Amino acid sequence: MDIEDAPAPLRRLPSWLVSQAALVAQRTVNNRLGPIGGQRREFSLLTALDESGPDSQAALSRRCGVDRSDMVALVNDLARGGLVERRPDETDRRRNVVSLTAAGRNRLQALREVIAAAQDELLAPLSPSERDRLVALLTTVLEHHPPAMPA
Amino acid sequence: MDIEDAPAPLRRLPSWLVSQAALVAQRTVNNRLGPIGGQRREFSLLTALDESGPDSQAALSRRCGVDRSDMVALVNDLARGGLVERRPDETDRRRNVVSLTAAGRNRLQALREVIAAAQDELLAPLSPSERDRLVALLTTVLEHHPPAMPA
DNA sequence: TACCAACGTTGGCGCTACCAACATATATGT
DNA sequence: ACATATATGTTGGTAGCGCCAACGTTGGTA
Repeated sequence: MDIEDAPAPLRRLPSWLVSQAALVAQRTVNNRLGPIGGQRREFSLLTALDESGPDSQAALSRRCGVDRSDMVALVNDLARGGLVERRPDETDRRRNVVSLTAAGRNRLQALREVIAAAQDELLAPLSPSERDRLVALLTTVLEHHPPAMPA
Repeated sequence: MDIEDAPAPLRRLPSWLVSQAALVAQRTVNNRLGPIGGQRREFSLLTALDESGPDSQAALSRRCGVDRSDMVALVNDLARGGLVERRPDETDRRRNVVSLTAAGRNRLQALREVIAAAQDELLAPLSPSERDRLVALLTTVLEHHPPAMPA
């Protein structure tokens, strides 16, 4: 489906456009992540850990916008690959502390480059100022809307 | 997750922003569709039929950006609800012709109103010209990227 | 006629977003 | 202090959506 084939009323619906654009974005990123066996959520988690250091799974869930239950599987995957370490928190024995390993840091760097390239591909038809504008508009929309997961 | 809780590197990634915005958009639409038992694909199909009249499932698949196999189930659902009619095409016996019923037309009108309200909610923080700008930017991005389903 | 292309259909896979429930551990209020 | 509420990790399940492979039927083409 090219966009010009889609029904005209849909082509003007912001919610439809943004959903279609998200599909394109995800395909673009995944096409580049596939060859190195990466996933989008992996990048989110590694990024969060790199930015703020070790943290509990629940805190990471909130910051990454991922459900607690999904974070379990995500940490399992990355821990199996040695990119991340999970150990019980001695001061609060409900928690696990998840931390980045050296391998995880290397992995993150590789993902960063791949994902940066995907951004360029995605925004190819836009000028630099248009790209800024798009980012600003989307940010405004997101800032206005409540968090996804109050649970 | 509020956007300001998300890792900073993510907050600047266009692919991440557009995916998050799509989530918000889908939640907004679904929250309003839920009470009347509607789905997003239903709206796409009814819209396509209303715009261009009866058509084959394959053609509708292409225009709605839905896989042929998924269109089968979609038409099943809507036909069961009497919103759509499926009959064999006498002139090309490979095809089914799907057409809108009177009930389908009424349903479409109801969906239109609900979805229009969702757009307003989604874009609440944007001025009219900003909304236009966002639509234009997303359209440009979509026009530049190849169709999703060559199959 | 032989071949290829399109169609509808079935069945399946994988990702993502969710929710419910539970046991355990901590925090809070009285 | 004790009862109650809340947070955490975990399991398991649901649902929508996008996508692919294969098959039998039908139509168009070489």
